[in-house]
Amino acid sequence: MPLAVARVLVDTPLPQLDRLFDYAVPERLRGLVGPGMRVKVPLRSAGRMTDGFVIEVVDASEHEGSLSEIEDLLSTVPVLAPEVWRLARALADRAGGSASDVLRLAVPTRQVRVEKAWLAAREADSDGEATAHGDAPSPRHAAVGPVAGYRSHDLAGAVRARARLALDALPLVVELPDSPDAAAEAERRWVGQWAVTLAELAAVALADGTNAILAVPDYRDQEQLVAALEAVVDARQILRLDSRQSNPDRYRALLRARGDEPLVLVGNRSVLLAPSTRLGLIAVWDDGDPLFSEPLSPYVHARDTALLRYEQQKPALVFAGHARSTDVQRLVEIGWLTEVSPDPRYQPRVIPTTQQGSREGFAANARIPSSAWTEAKAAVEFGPVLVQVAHPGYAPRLACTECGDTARCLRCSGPLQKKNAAATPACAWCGALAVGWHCTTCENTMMRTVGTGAGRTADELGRAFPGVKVVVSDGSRPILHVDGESAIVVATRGAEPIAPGGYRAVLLLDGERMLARESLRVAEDCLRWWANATALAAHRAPVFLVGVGGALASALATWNLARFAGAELADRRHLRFPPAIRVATVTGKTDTVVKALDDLPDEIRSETLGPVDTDDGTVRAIVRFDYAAGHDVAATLRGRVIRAATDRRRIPGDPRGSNQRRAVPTLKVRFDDVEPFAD
DNA sequence: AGCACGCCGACT
DNA sequence: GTCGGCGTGCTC
Repeated sequence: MPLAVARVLVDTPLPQLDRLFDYAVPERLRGLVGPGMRVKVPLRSAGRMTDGFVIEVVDASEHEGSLSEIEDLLSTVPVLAPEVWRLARALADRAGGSASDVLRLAVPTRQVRVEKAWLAAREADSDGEATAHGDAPSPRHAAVGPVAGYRSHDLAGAVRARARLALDALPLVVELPDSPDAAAEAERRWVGQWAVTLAELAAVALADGTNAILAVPDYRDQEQLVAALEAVVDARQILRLDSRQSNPDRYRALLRARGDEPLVLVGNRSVLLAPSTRLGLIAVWDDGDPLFSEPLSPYVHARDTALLRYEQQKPALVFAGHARSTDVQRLVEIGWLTEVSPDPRYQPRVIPTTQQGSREGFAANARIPSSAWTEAKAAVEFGPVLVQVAHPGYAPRLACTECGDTARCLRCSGPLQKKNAAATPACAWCGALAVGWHCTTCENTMMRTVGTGAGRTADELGRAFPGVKVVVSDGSRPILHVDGESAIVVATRGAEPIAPGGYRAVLLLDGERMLARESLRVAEDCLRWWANATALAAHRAPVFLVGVGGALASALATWNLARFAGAELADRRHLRFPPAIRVATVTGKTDTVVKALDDLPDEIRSETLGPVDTDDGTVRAIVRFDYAAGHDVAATLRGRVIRAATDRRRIPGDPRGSNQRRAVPTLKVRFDDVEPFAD
């Protein structure tokens, strides 16, 4: 019987079910069921139903036994595009995880109303096409010109030639041309030059009749990028796909992305999983941002998603940023990515000021060197001055005045915090006000603030600059834009607003404190935060890097961020830390973990770290391996995960015996997890 | 997961 | 002889 068998991926996280199952297509669904559609199928015994995706429809099954029938077809809309399925399979294989986990991120659940509206519109559209079609998206750009800021490079040509680039962004802000349909207030027209660059690259791909996928870390970046895109392409060709959208919006966007018209897909890490058949460009902005690491299984970093998708669809691939991640640097060094820097070169005016022992020469509050103070004071006369700080809130910590221990909530032991100087301290976890507080260590009843948060910095600067407006922007209450008026803008790293024309001066405070965090990537992260803030300064405006010296300071001052990434990568290579190599953590009961490790080839087995005890009674080992071995390591460990999930024995010697099965997470494998290197 | 199949001890 | 305990294995 022709096309009577559907091959289905069932929607379950169970590793042993992560393959295709054959089902008979019943008479009533014959000819309707197609690849990419959601179906309901019985699994194991009739009556138990699971959702799944039809991957292909074939004439006959290779399966020995008899086939169950598809129970139901949820919709005739093929929501899983073939290229997304291929990508999901490859991502799961690389990360030792299940394809259905990836699909859960990639395919939003069905929205009947959205779907009906879309089907109706498509119907109307195809009718219209037969007669006349006066509403075709007209590219706003008559001709795609050269990409601004890269004089000697043919970036447009590179996109058409599907090149792979590590693109250094020009660290300046620019004003977008007045756009008639974007009724935006004036401030919104100022964006980072990087956004314009990416928008121009996307316009090249569109003009070529292909799609572009642009991935940004967060919403604030997305706003800038969309604004920049609106200036160079038809607004109808811009499609937002991000995790902040409601499910109907995501579903609507998915359906549009499955259409034929060329689009620019813009969004956070999830946009890299969007359907796009004719893909001409993938661009990732600021790939070092931790928001690109996916917190859900199988934990694939957006950078790796982009790389894998490149392998499958061969679009142009661009990693753009101010600072360079060690990961991209690695790809440059092996010759896989081509470096492109702005031409003419622009070097921001970064002035490192190290606090050398004595406080002499420093302003009253001792946090700001007098040279920076003087310049900031002068600059604020002409417009906004940016002050970057490490911590939000008033003070990062409150402590007992006697013993110095952290002041904790008497109810839940959470850390206490203060909203402003006068506020009663409250618990950061349960919110309880700390009235009648006493120290749990020494019974003392007084506490003091330790350190300085954005709010306190704002208070201090407000007193130091009487009459100047002070604006605070942090992660919980971010401000996207400020106006061009004189103001002190205090922002936590990553939450800096954009100022028209750029800030007249930038002060990067708390550098020492940012560097004090113990993590493999501190230096890289700090440099990225500083570089991104530096890029918000006006042309040649002073940027003071306070309290930081050495290689980091000179990297920023000379704007030689790639060289720093190279040195950092050399260190990691020496220590055999990622991203010079890859890692995978293997967690579970001791014997399961040991068995899994024993499956690995000797040269990899001998390089594993641990296993060591974790706090929940399991053990964890860290497997280290070269990129070339990744495929084999993933296959081996995945095999063990399946084995561990399949053979289920009682916990030996468990007194509670009876129905108690062994502890649920038998063996967990997580690739490219940097968390164990956090300290 | 969740359920059927199957291989050993107390029962009619 | 066979009812049902739970350990084992499979899911088209």
